[in-house]
Amino acid sequence: MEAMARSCVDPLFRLLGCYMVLDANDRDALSALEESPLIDKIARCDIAREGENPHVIRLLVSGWACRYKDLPDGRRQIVGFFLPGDFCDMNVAILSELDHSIGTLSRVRYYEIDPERFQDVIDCRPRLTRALLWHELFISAIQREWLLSIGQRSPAERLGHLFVELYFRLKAVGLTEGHSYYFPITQHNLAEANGLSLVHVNRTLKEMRRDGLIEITDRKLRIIDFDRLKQITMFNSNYLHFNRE
Amino acid sequence: MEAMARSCVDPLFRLLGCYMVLDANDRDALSALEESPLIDKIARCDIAREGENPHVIRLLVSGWACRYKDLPDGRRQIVGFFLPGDFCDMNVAILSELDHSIGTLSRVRYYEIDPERFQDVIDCRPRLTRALLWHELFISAIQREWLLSIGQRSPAERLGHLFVELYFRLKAVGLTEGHSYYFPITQHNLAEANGLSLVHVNRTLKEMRRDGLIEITDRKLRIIDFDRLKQITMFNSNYLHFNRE
DNA sequence: CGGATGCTTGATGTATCTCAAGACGTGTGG
DNA sequence: CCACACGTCTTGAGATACATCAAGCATCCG
Repeated sequence: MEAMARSCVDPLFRLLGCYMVLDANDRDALSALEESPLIDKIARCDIAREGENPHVIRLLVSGWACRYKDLPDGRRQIVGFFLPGDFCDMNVAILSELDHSIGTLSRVRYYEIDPERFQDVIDCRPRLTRALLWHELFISAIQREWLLSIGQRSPAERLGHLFVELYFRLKAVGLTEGHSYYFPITQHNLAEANGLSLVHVNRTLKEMRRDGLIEITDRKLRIIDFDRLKQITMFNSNYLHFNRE
Repeated sequence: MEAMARSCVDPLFRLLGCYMVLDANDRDALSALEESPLIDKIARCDIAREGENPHVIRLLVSGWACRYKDLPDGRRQIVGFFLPGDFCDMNVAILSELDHSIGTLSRVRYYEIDPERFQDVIDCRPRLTRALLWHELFISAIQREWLLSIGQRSPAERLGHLFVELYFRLKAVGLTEGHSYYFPITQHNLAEANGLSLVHVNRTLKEMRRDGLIEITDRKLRIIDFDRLKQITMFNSNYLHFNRE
């Protein structure tokens, strides 16, 4: 376990562990992924563009990335965040073309896994296969919650809800300290993810700061009044489908 | 093929056929689903509520339904439409609890399929398994496009984009006539799906009618200028992942 | 005929966007 | 080491898109 704690697939192992208890064999199988090339990228660059057909499966190890979609006239919407432990494109074998782009938000490191190696790892491991399918459904459920947020929640509720969601996801992979976490993204990114203007995000954050809900300083987000924030944003954690918290 | 055309799994067969060519064996396997109980429901009622753990897999045969999520204070967001040929909850075996509700929009008919029977059908049919996994990814991709729409597109673009999307999906299952299709939902539903107020939907539709883009009469939607509507709404069909159109 | 249901329209207020500019911190080249 | 550019955050002023409230019709159906 100690050795595992320092391993690069640790976030993935922890994340899948929120769904089901994995045994040592599964853990060893996942470790085989670490033989894949480890890529290092700076913030604010594309990993893949819409329309491409990626030939590798990417597993994020550190840093934040995102899925985004853009329109011909430049408008852009972030449709999901990738945090350590997340797969960016597990289904390269099924879909022939990406319907979205993938970009880095901070400096990131990720594995580029050969789909065949990936298949070898999950072959004959129904529990692992099941856990990875869960990961897909997990991402899909988050998308639905975002639709609810953008469609119905007020700007403050939207931002607050996102902060709580990120807290739970980062906690799952062991990247929180109390109710604080590393928060490498800009207000511009928050605007793109929430369908708001940069200016309005700024004002809304100011308001939330004034209300003693959160604090963002030095690339670090601290949720000051966690219970109140959960209540205000009407956060119901069932959509994360963490069987064990 | 003629017999199939009248069969209740025909929409499903056609839909999966947009992803890959299925053979007679696959078709026969799907037909086995027709031994499941066929349920009939009136418009505007719940099929399942958030928090429940459904014990059946539902396959919509006729009519329209939707996934929706609601907030404690009554706000509600439709996060997806179910059209004939769609599965409502293929993953009952993975997730223990629904994170959304399912409701009818028109009168519908659907099969309630026993998960074990379902497993029997796909066991040893890797092509079918693959096509069904594609269906899940298809639904997920639509959710992403909706995020882009609600987050970035203007109300008219949003509605127009939805109309084009529904056209392609209905055409895939053989339910269009020219650029027209049965359209059983209310302006209120359109508002709930697009994060708009009912009044604003009404005005926007009026505008689109005036511009000669669409026409809705008698539960029937007709797209008058299909190419212009596609262009205005910046419709890029790649997210539907229909390999063959 | 009376009650539902859905569509349409007007008046009004406000939330949010856009444009514009300044403050601040950080890294870079002279 | 300073000057400067750049990215990010912050704030103001003004325009407008959109929501809310309120009411009037048309259609359908028991």
